[in-house]
Amino acid sequence: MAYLAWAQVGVRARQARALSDGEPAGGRSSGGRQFCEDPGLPYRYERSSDAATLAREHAGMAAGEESAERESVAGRVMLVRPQGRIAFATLRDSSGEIQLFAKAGETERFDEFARLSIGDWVGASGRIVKTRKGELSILVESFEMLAPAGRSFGDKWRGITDVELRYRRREVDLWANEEPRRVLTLRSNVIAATRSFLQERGFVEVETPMLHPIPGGALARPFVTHHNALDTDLYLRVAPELYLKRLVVGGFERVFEIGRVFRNEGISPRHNPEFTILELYQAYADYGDLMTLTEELVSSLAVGLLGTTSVICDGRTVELSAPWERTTLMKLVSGACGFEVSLDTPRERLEEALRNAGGLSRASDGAGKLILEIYEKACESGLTGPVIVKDFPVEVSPLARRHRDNPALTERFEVVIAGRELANAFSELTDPDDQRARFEKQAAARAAGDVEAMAVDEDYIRALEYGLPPTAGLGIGMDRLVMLLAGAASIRDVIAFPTLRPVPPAG
RNA sequence: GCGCCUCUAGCUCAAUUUGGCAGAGCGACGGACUCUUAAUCCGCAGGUUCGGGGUUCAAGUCCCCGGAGGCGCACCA
Repeated sequence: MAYLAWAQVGVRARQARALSDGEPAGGRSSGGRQFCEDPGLPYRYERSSDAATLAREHAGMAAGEESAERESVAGRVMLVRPQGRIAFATLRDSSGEIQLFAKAGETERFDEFARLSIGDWVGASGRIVKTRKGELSILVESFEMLAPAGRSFGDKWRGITDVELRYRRREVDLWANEEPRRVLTLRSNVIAATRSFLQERGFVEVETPMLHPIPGGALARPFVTHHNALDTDLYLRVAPELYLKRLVVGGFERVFEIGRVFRNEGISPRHNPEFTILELYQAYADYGDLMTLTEELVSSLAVGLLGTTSVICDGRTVELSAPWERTTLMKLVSGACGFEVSLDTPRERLEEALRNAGGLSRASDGAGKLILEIYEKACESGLTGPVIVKDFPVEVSPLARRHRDNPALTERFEVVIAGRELANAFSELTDPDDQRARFEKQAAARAAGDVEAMAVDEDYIRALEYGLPPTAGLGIGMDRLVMLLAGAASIRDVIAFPTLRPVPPAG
């Protein structure tokens, strides 16, 4: 009975498709509604195998050979090649592709099979054969329309290539293009492998609030939202850092969180307003321990997921195997300036060096900020790495512990690969009084108009007063890590649905 | 925010250095075809050339304003 209904559905699908992509409500809604109401479409389909399994099991079959084995598969029609009394269709499921081969004499409802369209979801069953040309196929005995495609999927060979359309209609991009499927699958594997890497080392995965009364943990402009029942503004988190360290205070000695953070800043090929960060905290460890951990994590991901530690990023070949080069911020900046730089370097010399690097100083900038700016302008993008850049000024590191050999610096490092910051880590500041002083300095900058500066977080200071053991913390931008491993040029390629400007309402 | 570039049929793209009837392929629709691989062949339909204004006998094309997007810079991860 179902197939009679389908014959009508199919026709409607094609009518809808002709109008489809132009958005106007007419074609879409009339087409779509009828699909939903049609009682002929099945609720489930029982498969016996999938494309990749069948290909593996029948690798040895000879061209023209016909097996008696009967299998059923389901997937999306990628191509149809009707040819009179026979017809071929390429079916894709999540494992791969397999050909459906229909014959008028052997396939029930052959005429309907021959009228399948690109994008239709079908289930089909029949014997496994190899065609005379050697293509593994299912000689279809019966098939079912699972869902007709009511909209065009673009050019059958090229799909859609318009960059904006690819991100706006990611379902079409994923359907039509191999690369986004590969990249998003790799992303899933990177996240999963990172979890198991950390769990094997005794880290406990936790979840901390995304709605913060005070945004903290990073220098960034937050999104503001409002809770009605509490009648209070809340901020989408810019980092989970402070809550994670409070868990360490509470006795979780090794914790991590992989989650979304939100920063109300510009959008670029390397920045999305929401992105996924890994943060981990390890008690009784210092930043040197995390240098090793970071090297191991990144190189083991590369080996496990790519089979190599050599990746190409931005046209640069990067060797990810440990150990990585280690240097200090002061050494890099001194090299760029051509003279020895320290926090005692006269301000005029630093300002001049920053100007030479193409940056502008602000009156509120101290020596530490100026040195960091010089580094970012003159050094960072030229570092192929991986390189561990150590020992940042206190002024630009409000949550990091002072360096054991120089209290004007902190025990903080960043990892730079292919000119981009991948990770940021430090020995955590444990002294509540120092933390309060640093917060107050931030708050002063905030009052002076720095929208990225932190506010004083009393809850966090109180937590430190209960006692934070010596602890080291690490943050890694997972999107950037996936970009590195996938060789992706844009962060949008590694995010399923990147932030786009909403389409203005029609009319 | 600034600079450069892009926008034509559902999709991918043409439309002469120097303005002259808006076209093709794919897809859709109708038909032929028993081993195809982006099948092939015949036929048919499909357009606010991103929007608005201007110059001109005539604008997809030239000029101005606006919109959206991409890239670079700036800010950041």
